[in-house]
Amino acid sequence: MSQNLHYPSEQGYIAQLSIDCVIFGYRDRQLHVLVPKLNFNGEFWALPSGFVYNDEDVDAAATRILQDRTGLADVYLDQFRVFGKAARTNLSFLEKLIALNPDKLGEGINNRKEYEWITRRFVTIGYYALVDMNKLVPKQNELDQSIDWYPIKDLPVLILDHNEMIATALETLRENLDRKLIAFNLLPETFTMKEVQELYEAIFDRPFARNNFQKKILDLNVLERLDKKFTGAANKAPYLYRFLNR
Amino acid sequence: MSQNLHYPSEQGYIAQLSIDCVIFGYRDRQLHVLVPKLNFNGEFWALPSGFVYNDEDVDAAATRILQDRTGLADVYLDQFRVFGKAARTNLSFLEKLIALNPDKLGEGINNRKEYEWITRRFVTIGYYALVDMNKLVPKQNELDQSIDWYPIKDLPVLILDHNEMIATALETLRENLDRKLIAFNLLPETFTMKEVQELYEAIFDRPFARNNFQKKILDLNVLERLDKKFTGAANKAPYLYRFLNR
DNA sequence: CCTTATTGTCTATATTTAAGACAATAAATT
DNA sequence: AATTTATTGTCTTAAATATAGACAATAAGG
Repeated sequence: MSQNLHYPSEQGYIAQLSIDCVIFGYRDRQLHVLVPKLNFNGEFWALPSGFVYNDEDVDAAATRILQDRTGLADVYLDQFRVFGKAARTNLSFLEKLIALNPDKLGEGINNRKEYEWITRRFVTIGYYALVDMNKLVPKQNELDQSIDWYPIKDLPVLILDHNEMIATALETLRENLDRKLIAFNLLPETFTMKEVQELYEAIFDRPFARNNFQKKILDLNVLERLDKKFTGAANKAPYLYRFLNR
Repeated sequence: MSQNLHYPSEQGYIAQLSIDCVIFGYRDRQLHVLVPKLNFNGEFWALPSGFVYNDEDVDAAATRILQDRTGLADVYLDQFRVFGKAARTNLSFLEKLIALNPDKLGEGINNRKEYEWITRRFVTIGYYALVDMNKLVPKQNELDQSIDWYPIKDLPVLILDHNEMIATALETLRENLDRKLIAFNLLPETFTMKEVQELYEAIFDRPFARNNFQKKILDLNVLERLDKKFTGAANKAPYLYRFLNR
């Protein structure tokens, strides 16, 4: 029993239910998504995913999956949609993976129970997370060949419907940004107003008028104004701000 | 095998995954929810619920569950949230139910497999539906003692977290009402402006100014103005409208 | 024909959003 | 030390939208 404990089917997970996390970060005026690449032959990218233990809250499972790849415990995380097509199965992806990795995965093919468990149709719950990219060191899983940030406009082709999931997560992020006041989760502890504006411009992929944007954000009354930030540039130094309700 | 086919565990459902539907209707200036009462001793109300067949889209399962109780195939239906606490189990509810119905459910207790299947922890996907209450005849399930519309302000205490689910569904309805232009799904084919306003007032539980409300709705450009509606009342007859994109 | 209750729409006012303008300023340049 | 440059912070103005007030139109009833 103990030697098979790494098999999902033996771990006490809820069967046919998974969680996928779209982890958003922000850097260089671009929204990024954290995407691991599988440690197998072939080019396979997949969102950070996992299953739900039988004695675990679904939200807790999402937090755990997130912490596994980010090391962060306290992160903004929200459900955005369930993806539940009947045809939603790992089968074709796994067939390709096995064909390209006969040595590594031969055992898996022979383990009928395991193969049956993982190739069944899965209903997945999509979560999106907002993190401060700068204070995060992506952690490689035992399954990862690498794990990297990709600009949302330059994503690799991911397995299954994961690209569609990212698109839906972005839509949800846009809808919730002002309503739930969550943009500041993507920024460092302190930031200038220009940085907030550039973040908004990256998320909505459109410019905002500087004067009115500053007024709108300040009128939210959720920012504390700190000292000025002297960058050495030959112009007026901007103020730094901190988000109050973090 | 065929004699046990009515057991959920034998039906080819995805285990530990369920769907709950909050079916909204509107009548007498009040928002209503369609709630079946279980056909057992004891006062048990539960949202129209069901499971997902292994070869069935999750959305299709929700549509099926909805059609079972409403007879309607073409209804506005939308996911609103997954409820996935680890403690979310039918166990305590079923114990009560069995205690009150020893004759009917004795068999179920003895059917170990069945009992194990149904008392496990369930992750449920919440859907809300908007229907025209007037053209709907609620259909009783084999499990229902009755199925009735309850004003949302006068709901019975339902099993599990179903009351919380209704509250969350209402929040989502309010958020989506203007954005997704879905209010008209709750009204009959044709309606007066006053009826739209009263519907909004029921949903948001607050008054709207008549003059500005009419302008706001007409400015949406989704209503076709029809003939006047002569009610026999001693005053100006209102116009009837029809929603264009239904 | 007058009255009543309601409807449709107009006008006026307040508020919000968007656009334009400009002084303040941090450092580099003269 | 004065001048220049590239921003920043904020004010003013204009446009759009939301809210409130007003009133004529009208379908029956008396």
